Amino acid sequence: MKIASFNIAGIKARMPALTAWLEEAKPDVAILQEVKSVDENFPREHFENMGYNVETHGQKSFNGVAILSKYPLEDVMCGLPGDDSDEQARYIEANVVNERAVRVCGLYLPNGNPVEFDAEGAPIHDGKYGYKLGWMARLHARAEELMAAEEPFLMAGDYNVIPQAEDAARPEAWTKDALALPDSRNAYRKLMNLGLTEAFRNRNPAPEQYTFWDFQRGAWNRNDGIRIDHFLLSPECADLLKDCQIDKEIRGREKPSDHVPIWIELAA
DNA sequence: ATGACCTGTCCTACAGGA
Repeated sequence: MKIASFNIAGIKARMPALTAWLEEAKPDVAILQEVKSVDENFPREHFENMGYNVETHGQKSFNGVAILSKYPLEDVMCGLPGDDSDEQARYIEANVVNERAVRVCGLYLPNGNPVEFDAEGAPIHDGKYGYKLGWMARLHARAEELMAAEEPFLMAGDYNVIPQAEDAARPEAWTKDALALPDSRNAYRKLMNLGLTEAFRNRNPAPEQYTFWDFQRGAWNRNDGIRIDHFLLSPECADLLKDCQIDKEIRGREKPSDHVPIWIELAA
């Protein structure tokens, strides 16, 4: 089973590029972020006609996540637990029911910028950065709950975290950025320390492997990228992992997203 | 000129992204 994650930066603008990629890559499951659409306007029938079941958790203008799946989707949960006042549509879970069920969690983790610093130069855990760190604590709590079931699950999406210096073409440019600050990296590491396997690095130790290139400053042409889209697998899911790759070439096409798809192949 | 952002929305200018 092939499961992909793709931050599409707007479903409406990405229909041609997304459709072409789905037809070529043929993922069984596609986890989408930054749909930027309310559920009523999501072009559900277009994807149903391609053989996908569709679950969306959208909002007006910003954020929004969705799951497309050739297998049935069951027990759908929208929204990350732990804060009833959080209105941003960034999280969706569903069981993908094939020969065995895999719990798929799709996430669009908050960016966290801009970060404010105190007089000593320490980042203040407030505003957007505070929201990011709080969101990551809630994600950790949810992962801990799912781990207790000892069944295959995965958390995939746009984490907005550059895990290590080697995951950026210019690491020095990100040292004061919410994507790479120590607290962001530590929260990501803490999630992994629950026993989750990061699929890409499990399969590919090569440098210069990125999933995002900014639209600005000719980032793509200079390969000035960062690796921020990740798959974290539970132990039971990691046992099924056969492959993990980034569809880099998509970035050079007509009307691309600023992210590219990352996918895993599971023996199930 | 080693380089010039994209999307959605409706106050066609602005917020938000990373």
